[in-house]
Amino acid sequence: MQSGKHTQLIPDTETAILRAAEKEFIAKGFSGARTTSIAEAAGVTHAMLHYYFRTKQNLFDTIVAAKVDLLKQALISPLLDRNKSLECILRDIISRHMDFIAANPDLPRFLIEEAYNQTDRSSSFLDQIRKHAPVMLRALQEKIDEAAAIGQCRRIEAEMLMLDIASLNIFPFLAAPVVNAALGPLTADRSGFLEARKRENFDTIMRKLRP
Amino acid sequence: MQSGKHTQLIPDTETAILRAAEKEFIAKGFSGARTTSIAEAAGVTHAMLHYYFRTKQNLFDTIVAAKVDLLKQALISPLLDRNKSLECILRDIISRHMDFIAANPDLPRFLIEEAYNQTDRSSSFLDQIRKHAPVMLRALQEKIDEAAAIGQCRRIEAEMLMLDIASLNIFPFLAAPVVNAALGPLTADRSGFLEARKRENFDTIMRKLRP
DNA sequence: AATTTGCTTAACAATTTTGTTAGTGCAAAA
DNA sequence: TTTTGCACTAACAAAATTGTTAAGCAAATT
Repeated sequence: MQSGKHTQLIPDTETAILRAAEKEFIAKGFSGARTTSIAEAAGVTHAMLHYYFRTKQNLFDTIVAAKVDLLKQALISPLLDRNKSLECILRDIISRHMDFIAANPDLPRFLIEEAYNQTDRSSSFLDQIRKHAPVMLRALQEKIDEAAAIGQCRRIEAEMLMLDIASLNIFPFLAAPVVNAALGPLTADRSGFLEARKRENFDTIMRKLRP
Repeated sequence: MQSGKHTQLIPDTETAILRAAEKEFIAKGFSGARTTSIAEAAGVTHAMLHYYFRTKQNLFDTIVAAKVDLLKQALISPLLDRNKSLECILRDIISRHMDFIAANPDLPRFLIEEAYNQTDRSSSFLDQIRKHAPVMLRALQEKIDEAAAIGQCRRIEAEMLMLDIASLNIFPFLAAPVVNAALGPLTADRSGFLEARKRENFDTIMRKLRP
């Protein structure tokens, strides 16, 4: 069904539109993006965009859904390893999390912006957060309590720890232009800075947990 | 000059437009904002908006400049107290900083968004950051080195510490809808949560500094 | 072979949005 | 009193932007 056409120049028109739309929406946001620019970038008539996705909103929602899925896959796994120590789990979370964000540096800003514009209609992104966050938080709290019981760490709220980790990991990407302007040359070596931040953040979190 | 008109219904038309524009731009961003909506909200003809500010861009720049000024005033002072201890300075910075953000919760997102859209033309916001950040960082580094010399703390990079503080303080506001969705009831008591986070962040930073 | 189905295009239409202009009225200056 | 300058209005204009429609065309189906 997806290829019942004559002979397509582009592998898949729909995919070309999606790719171009992703770039445009992430760079300019929903209201800043132009369907004509997207079509042009995709190398198709702008009528095609409406043929495949009816409306701009529909196209946008498709992109959001894909990104939310991506995020979901990246976040659900690491906490489930029951037999690892809290320290290992935290090191894993921080490292994986930062690798994921580094591979998708615009994702946090895109999704947060999306979350902000959803006062009225429900957001697939926030719905997912509401669904998965409590589960992860309970699992993390359990791990903390276990470690605290044998004196390996303080008994602190999983919510606060999670917020610390998220803040430390995500903020530099969210505020990238500002951080670059403020710290200058320090951030020039991207992958070096990334690894330094991983170590730094893990250390910060472990110190916070110390009894 | 500013009041050489017949008898004005609104105290100051220009101010009314600025106020309405501020709300609209912060809520919807530059491309999402509509000059007609701004004029309507300000209770004036939309021609007035162009009369006072010529273009939408001009109006936007005026708002940005005002906000950058606001931020500047809030950030330059506390580090300059020479005779206070590092601990006092950090407690002050964190507390003041969070109070300021709590009073202007949309400001970080607004300015970061603005910084992102300035690849081409120069940004008054980023210019200010580039100007003031090095000074503050040097002052902070000096304080850290002093304290480290008498064994009160580790010798760590001021840049990293600053980034930690900014991340921990700002992120919860930047990602407010997401944080609310994830942590739920915890964030319901706004001022309680704010104070809890102040303590938490100060503690996190002090632990990071411990030898 | 005839028909149907899906992809594509070009032209058009409607609306929104930004910006302009000519003119009006009032108040202060001349 | 006349003139000048400023705030303001209403109508208009231009452009951009989203969305539609009718028709063509190739391939698959009957």
